[in-house]
Amino acid sequence: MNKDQTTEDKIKEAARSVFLSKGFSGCSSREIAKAAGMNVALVNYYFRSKQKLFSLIFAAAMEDFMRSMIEVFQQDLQLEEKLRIYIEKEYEFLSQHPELANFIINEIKQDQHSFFDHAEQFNQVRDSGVFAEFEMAQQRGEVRKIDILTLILLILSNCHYPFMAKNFMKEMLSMDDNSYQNSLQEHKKFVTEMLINYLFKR
Amino acid sequence: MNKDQTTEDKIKEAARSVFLSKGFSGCSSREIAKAAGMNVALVNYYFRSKQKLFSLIFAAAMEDFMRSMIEVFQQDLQLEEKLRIYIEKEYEFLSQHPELANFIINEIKQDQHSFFDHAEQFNQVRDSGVFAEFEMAQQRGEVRKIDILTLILLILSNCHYPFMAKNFMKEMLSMDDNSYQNSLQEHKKFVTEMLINYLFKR
DNA sequence: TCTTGTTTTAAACACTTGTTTAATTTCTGT
DNA sequence: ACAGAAATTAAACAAGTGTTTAAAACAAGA
Repeated sequence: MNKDQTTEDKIKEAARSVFLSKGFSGCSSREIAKAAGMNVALVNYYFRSKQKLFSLIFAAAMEDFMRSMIEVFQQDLQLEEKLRIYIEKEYEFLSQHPELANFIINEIKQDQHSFFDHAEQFNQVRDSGVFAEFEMAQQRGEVRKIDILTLILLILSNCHYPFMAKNFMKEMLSMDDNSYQNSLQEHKKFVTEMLINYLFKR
Repeated sequence: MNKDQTTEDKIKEAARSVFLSKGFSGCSSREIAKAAGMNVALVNYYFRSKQKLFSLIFAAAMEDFMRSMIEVFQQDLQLEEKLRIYIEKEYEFLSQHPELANFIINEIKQDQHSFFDHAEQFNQVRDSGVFAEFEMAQQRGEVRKIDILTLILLILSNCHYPFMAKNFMKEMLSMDDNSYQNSLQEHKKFVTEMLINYLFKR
């Protein structure tokens, strides 16, 4: 797109695009080079190896993927408001990066020998204090008593899955891309309502 | 395992195991043959090609994956009861086949040139009449007014995602496999309660 | 036992893989 | 304009890919 971006950036951009849609094992160095309009040798000239390039892309993607969680949870807001804003942000972000959830969750699953370091973002979530905050609200009786895993699962399931299972759902319900995207806006409202109602009993 | 199973079945079994954990592009014919303790040539002797073998495995996996949905929805039960039983069955099944949700949803996503025929199971879901049943219950005011996609998403998100994102969640919350599996039993109860409460307003 | 058909094997095929090499082009400062 | 560095290229490398071949091992009936 941008004419004056460096070769290194062009390769990175192409690699991100190819890796995100096909995964590490689903594509070749030559495919990335071709997508970038470059010679294969340049991929290794700038990034040493396919694996190292992938690690770079994965780390950046992981940061993007966890950003809304971290940002919202660190803010000084009521829990309910945090949840509302998080859902809003997550839908907006994943609408623009629909392949990201699938990519992160799959590559972490495949990462048998733990090439990648996901600890940083996970630590930031834990360090945000949102879990302790949640447990305190539970003790004050403001929030339903469920464990942290269940809480996180209730939230992430409803935010991530609609994007991860897009093609599956589209085929099952014979929908096209447009109407699916539009319906997700409706879906977001119901998810928000359902989660708030359930977690913050009134 | 079974000593008197045929070579063909041994290869099928190994192929299923390897395909499910690594995906089509994540493994080689030789890896499958080795897992089956067979010569590479036998894979193509019995199944013609890696692609054809995969199609076979995928179709069977798809059938397994959709079975609880189809079976429960076809029964003559109240909607609420259908939902309860479906969640119960789905958790039980995915606990025993934790890689299946990921496998199906990913390979459908990657299936750019629609090698596979998923129409049959999807038709069975549609033909079960559960969607019409749901809309009638909506008109009688027994069920919250939401569109079919949102309904299906609310249910499948909460059933599938916990298994798809297992490694992701385990790392985020520093859990081991055992405590994760146990926690899912708790999670199932909350999901059931939340969905019933939300969909069948009382 | 010989024959016929089936099953299994090692080897080869052509092609792709990630990566490296060595030569060539382009850039940069003088 | 020139020299040295950086960027880019085509070509090659060994290893791995899906698939095929042709020979060997096996089974079972005559």
